[in-house]
Amino acid sequence: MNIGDVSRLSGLPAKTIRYYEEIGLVAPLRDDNGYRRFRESDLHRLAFLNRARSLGFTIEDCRGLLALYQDDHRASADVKRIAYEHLARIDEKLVELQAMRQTLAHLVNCCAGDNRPDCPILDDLAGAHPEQTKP
Amino acid sequence: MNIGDVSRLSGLPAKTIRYYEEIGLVAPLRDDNGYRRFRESDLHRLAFLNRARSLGFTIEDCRGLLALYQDDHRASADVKRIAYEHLARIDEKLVELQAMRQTLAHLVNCCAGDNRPDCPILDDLAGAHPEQTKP
DNA sequence: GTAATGCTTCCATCTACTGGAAGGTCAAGC
DNA sequence: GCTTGACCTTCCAGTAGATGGAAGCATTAC
Repeated sequence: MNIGDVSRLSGLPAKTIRYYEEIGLVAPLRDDNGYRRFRESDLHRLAFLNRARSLGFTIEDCRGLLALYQDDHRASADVKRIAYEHLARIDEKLVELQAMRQTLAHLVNCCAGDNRPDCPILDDLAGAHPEQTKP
Repeated sequence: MNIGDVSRLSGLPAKTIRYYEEIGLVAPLRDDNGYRRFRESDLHRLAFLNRARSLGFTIEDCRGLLALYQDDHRASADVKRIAYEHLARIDEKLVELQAMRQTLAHLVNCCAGDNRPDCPILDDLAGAHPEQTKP
């Protein structure tokens, strides 16, 4: 398979696949004309990467997960640890975003949004934000 | 005030303040020795930036917000629009993260996490994910 | 034969900083 | 006057994870 084929089949852009090769996540063969030749196993790795990335795993996580995926003697505890740590990072991010959302929604709600200059959003950003912790 | 002073007062690292000058968000004066000299107004801008960034506004959003902040003839509608669009982006991100969290939490929960190789997390990543949409 | 894809490499760009090296400046203490 | 340490300067490189584009072969369709 050429890069266009695995791109269609894995759902990853060709650019991204070349990038993944560059950073050692996949290692296709080469034809005489210089074209990359992908085996079924390469396609599986790329599909795996696409799914793992879509779940938000970092590239380094993916590297570890792929290594475990290939390792018949892995312990599922190692996989679980990577996933659990990622889950914890997601939870942190969620808390942060929800706090932002809370404050922003309140400010947007307070702003008249008309053609006058008075604006509680700017007031908050400028340092006067007494409502910030109130519901 | 020197950069160390505004760093302490605004809560922004000196490195970040230099970077903000480089991209035109703040324009301190210079002393004869080459040191940056910050006025009160510069400090206000930096504190404004710190707050806006902590609410997740992009640098370009901040640029717009600062311009409106300085503009006595602004319409609060313009501020509100920037904030509202940012809120919408946050909501998108939240939905995405919550979906990831949901799937990940389920997978982590299903994984034995012992020394055996069987692992529903890897099974999912490898393409077999029948449980993905189920609760 | 030629036009349209498809493939290659290489370099630049994005966001928002952050780290570090090499070196100038200033205030305190002796 | 000299040293020490804290502060300041610029410049360059690197982070994550791609993505865009240019210049130039290869292959296929007609």
